[in-house]
Amino acid sequence: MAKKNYQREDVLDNVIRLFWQQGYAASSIQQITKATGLKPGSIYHEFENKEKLFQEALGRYAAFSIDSIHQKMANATSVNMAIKQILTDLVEQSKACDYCGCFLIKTQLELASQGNTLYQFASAQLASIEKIYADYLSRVYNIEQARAYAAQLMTVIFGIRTYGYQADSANTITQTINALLPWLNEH
Amino acid sequence: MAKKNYQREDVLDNVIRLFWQQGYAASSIQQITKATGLKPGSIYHEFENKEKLFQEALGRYAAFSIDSIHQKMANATSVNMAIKQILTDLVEQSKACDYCGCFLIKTQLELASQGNTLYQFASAQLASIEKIYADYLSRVYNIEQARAYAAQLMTVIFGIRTYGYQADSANTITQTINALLPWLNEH
DNA sequence: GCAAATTTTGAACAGTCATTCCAATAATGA
DNA sequence: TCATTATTGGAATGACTGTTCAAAATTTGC
Repeated sequence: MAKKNYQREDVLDNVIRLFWQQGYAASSIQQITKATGLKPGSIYHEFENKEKLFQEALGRYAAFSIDSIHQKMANATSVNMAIKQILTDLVEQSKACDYCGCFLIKTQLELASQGNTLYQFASAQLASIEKIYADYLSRVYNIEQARAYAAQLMTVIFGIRTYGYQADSANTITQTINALLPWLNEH
Repeated sequence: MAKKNYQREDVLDNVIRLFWQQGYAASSIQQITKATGLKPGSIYHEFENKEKLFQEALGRYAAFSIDSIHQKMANATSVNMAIKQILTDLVEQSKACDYCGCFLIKTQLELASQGNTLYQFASAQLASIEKIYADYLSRVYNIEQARAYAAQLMTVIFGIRTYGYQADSANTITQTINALLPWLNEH
């Protein structure tokens, strides 16, 4: 039998970038073949169809995001400091000229109307991220307060993820975060 | 000469709904002909092409949004009360089963990567809305504070516009708004 | 009531879409 | 070595894309 001449993960990483930038509908299989070097036959052999490929790419992105949260929590001196770091990193990202927001949020917005499986998947991933924040925050605050702060945090993240598309928004955003989430400076 | 058998505004209203729900790429001319009752020829006769049609629809949507802000400001007892009303209306909207967020935000996210004219248009409209809030707030606060509050407000609006996609989020959002923007209760 | 002007119609265009198919290729197990 | 099995290559599929065009239809000004 012929040997695979690609790594599933490498393909997915290229596909993530494409779908992330352009969205689901605007990314064609032809573009995917160019970005990955795979022919249509190989793509459909390895990943059943476009939708399954997208879902797997999105799942990989979500896993990266969640890993990144845990990593920053582990490296910071406190939960609140870790969150502050996460937010400043987000602001930093938004300065890039090829900034394209959050893949999960974009998917949610693009595919919500069709009652799509992919929308539900993206939505569930975002909910699980909120839960992760709530769990960490519950080390510092009581469970009710932790959940409330996690909801605030997600709202602000959603906010800055789209405010980031505005030109020269980085400076404003930093001040905005401090004003909206004063409790981040508590511990 | 044949008489027009449609009203430009009616066509646009139908088109707004379609583009708003599905986005630019996922809405085909064929769907537009169905939604409006116009044949392709008429559409291209009245609106040069798909992009121009989209832009006009988006412009009309933006004008509605801006009108709505001025209207609520006029009807409220104070600027801060008007903003509170605007936010609770937003939360109310998010409860609808056919909720599809904000057309401007969705456009911005969908079309940002291509350096698209439509993205720039959406982004500019959102910036002008922020300016409108800043102007109203400057009646109550000094200019610097007004601008800062407007940025906070926009961030929170962006946030709840996408948090609204999460299931059963309405109750949480109301509490979140109160926590994030305590100054709304000042006047 | 005729000619000019404008709009509608809907078929036709070339291109692209996601997907399929199968011959060609290459590695395995016997 | 040879059949079996897994994978690739790339042309072909039919459906759909945005757009164009010329003929038909209908109102206006004269």
